[in-house]
Amino acid sequence: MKVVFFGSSDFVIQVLESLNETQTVLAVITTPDAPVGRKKTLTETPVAEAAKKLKLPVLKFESLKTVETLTELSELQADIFVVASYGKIIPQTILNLPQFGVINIHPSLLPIYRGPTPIQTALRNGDTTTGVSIIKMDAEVDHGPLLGQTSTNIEPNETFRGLSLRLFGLSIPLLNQALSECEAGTSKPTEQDHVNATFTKSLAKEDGQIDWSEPADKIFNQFRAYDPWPGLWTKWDGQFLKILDCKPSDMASKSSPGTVIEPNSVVCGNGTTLTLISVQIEGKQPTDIQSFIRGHKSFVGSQLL
RNA sequence: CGCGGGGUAGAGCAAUUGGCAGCUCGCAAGGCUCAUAACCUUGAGGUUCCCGGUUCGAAUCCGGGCCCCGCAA
Repeated sequence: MKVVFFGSSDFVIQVLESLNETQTVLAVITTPDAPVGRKKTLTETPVAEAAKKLKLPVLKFESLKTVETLTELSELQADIFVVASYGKIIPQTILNLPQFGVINIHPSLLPIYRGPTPIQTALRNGDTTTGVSIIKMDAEVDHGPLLGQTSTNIEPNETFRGLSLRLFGLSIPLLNQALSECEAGTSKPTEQDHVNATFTKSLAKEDGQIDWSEPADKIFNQFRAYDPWPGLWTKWDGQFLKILDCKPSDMASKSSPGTVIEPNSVVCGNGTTLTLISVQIEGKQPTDIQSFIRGHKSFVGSQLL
């Protein structure tokens, strides 16, 4: 089939690569270059780079609602659009374009966790199971009928990045099946159980701040969920301190939450403790916790906010 | 010119008013020990990012440059 792929995040590149082998990919749609870093250098999305390597045409639309965009997409004459972690809401006029419609890969067991952060939310909540769903898109966000779904266990130490890669990997066979069923006309979309739908919110920087009164395993879930961004951070000595790696410890402590105790742990809620592994203070390079303590002798015994 | 922190031994960091460049760890050698990542002794390792200026004297003050990072986006 003639496919147009919509995507932006690096963990959906594998989906694009697979499509390129099994279908005819006419074009790749990704979000526009965004300024990145202190120098505000315009940077392409990872998907744009990958598409170039595959020698596929790349289109970047500021808005999907303009007549020009609609015309360009229409002229591609695609049979179907495939959307995975694209980053913009797709209006109904575009959903109407391809004869087989638009299908979306959503990394959750829909109708659970609709919205922008299903993977982070599952990890943050400490879920032990999740999955990936393929739906035929309709006007409402993550609302369309299911074309396929598979579930998987979440490993206790799995982080956002690892789980993202894994879920989109699992989606590839589902996607191939959905595409061939669409083509053969044997597709049997099943309506979602809308009554039980739940929604996720987009994240903010503040979501990464640690509340030390939470138990250590909850904070560890927060770490796993928000791994690259917004990350896990706290305040020490008036400065931001990023927690780059940590793990719950089986030590108990009666000190107040946020206290740094020997040799390298922090007291959390209910007397639980979290062992720090590597950190980064504002303005400095990432360092392992032993080095950090060597250089900041007042760290142990101090209070994190 | 968006805001801000920083560059000192292999690593992480100190150095008061401008006055012998230090601490913890690591490394090397030796010792102690049944033994050890423990302990004791000794040692090596520096163009204090680069260039220029002020000064009797600069890691420190001034000017210029390069590089790293946090925020923001």
